[in-house]
Amino acid sequence: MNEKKTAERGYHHGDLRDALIRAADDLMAEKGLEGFTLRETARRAGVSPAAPSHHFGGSPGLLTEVAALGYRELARRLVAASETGSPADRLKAQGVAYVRFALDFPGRFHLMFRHDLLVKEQLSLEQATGQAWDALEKTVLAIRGQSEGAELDAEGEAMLIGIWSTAHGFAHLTLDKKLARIAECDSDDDMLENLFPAIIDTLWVKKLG
Amino acid sequence: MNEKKTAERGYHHGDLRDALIRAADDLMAEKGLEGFTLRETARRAGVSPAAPSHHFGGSPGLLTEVAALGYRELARRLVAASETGSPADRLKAQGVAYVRFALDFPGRFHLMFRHDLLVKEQLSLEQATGQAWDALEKTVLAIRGQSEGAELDAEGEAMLIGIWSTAHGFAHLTLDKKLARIAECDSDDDMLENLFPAIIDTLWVKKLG
DNA sequence: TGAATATCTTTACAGTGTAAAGATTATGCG
DNA sequence: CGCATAATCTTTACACTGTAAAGATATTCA
Repeated sequence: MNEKKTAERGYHHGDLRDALIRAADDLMAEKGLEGFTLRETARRAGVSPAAPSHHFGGSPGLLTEVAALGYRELARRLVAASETGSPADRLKAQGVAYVRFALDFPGRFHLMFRHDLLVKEQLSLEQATGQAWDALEKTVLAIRGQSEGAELDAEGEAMLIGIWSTAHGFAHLTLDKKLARIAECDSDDDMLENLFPAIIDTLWVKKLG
Repeated sequence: MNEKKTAERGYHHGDLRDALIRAADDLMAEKGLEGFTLRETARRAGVSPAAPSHHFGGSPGLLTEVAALGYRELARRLVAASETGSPADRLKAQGVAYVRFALDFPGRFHLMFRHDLLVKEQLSLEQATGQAWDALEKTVLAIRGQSEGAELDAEGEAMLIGIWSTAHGFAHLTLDKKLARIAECDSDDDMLENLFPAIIDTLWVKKLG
């Protein structure tokens, strides 16, 4: 986990930029987004508190790279979820994958939507978010019978934002334990496996299939 | 805005507890949730940094009261939104009211779903959240044709959590400016007035009405 | 080789939340 | 009423935080 200290590794780290991103990501995986501090991240990388600023300009710069990492992983899962089945089935699978991602990586997920902590102009973030949304858009285009490069029509737009909002809200509410009061699910996994698909069915699939 | 300082008001404040809640709420309305600090809140109330702890035990205790205040306002709006129309119309109106609340009070809204900042056992919070969810549940019971005191059936449960998740996700994504890339709306208000109802229609009303 | 540059450290500063102990006022009881 | 007790607020202090500025060290390239 911990990197070598200055004494054992010499003055220059060699791979500090990536090491800091990994350390920050690990830290958030352990203690959640609110457990993150720049100094602790530096400590774990075996480096002084001011070192990260040279590579990222400051805390938001580093966090943005971690968020980009999260969007890339999310995009990967969204693409994987849309490989089989009818367009409607694929959209449903992407919704499940979205929530699954949030439950697997709560720290990353929360970070990815905290625009007060991120530098939205940072290229890596723009590209990574683009990958994720493109994966959703592609599926909706298929449902609408539009060609791949086309602009979504109005109904498709509502569809995309609808599924996204539903999955996003469900993920947030589950992580915040707000649904326990209503649904009698044992675990978060249970909510994802059973409750969420039921909601999607009630909302979408009956209309589409 | 600022309260009297110690010299002009004497040693005891007289109404410090409420004054601190108001100051914290004001501060968040101005600078957002991340602009809140306990010390600044104390400063605005004209009181020492350690004074709040006596009334609220600490920062989370105070924030919990602000969140409860938010839930009461939300409940008020949800009830008001469900006063006219068919059950399906009322649920839609409640969804719009939910998002409207989030756009009107971003600071409160974000706080209300940050369980890491709140003391969920605090009575005022439990009661206030109960009021809000009851307002939604009542409408869904009417849609399902169940009596007021009954437990929601499975489909009703999916319905309640569905509308809640969708409104919640839409509110979050709008506040985070994530939808700008897809929808060509001018303002957040535009999104609420036009886009969100269109989504609800696509999702719900066609099925219910 | 030597100068320029990139990288990391040291030091310092203005913030933060809150624990502990002291000062002041209000309250309730004889 | 008078006084002990409790409630309320202040002061002081501490361990944190992010980061700006300046110094130390290694790498790179002409």
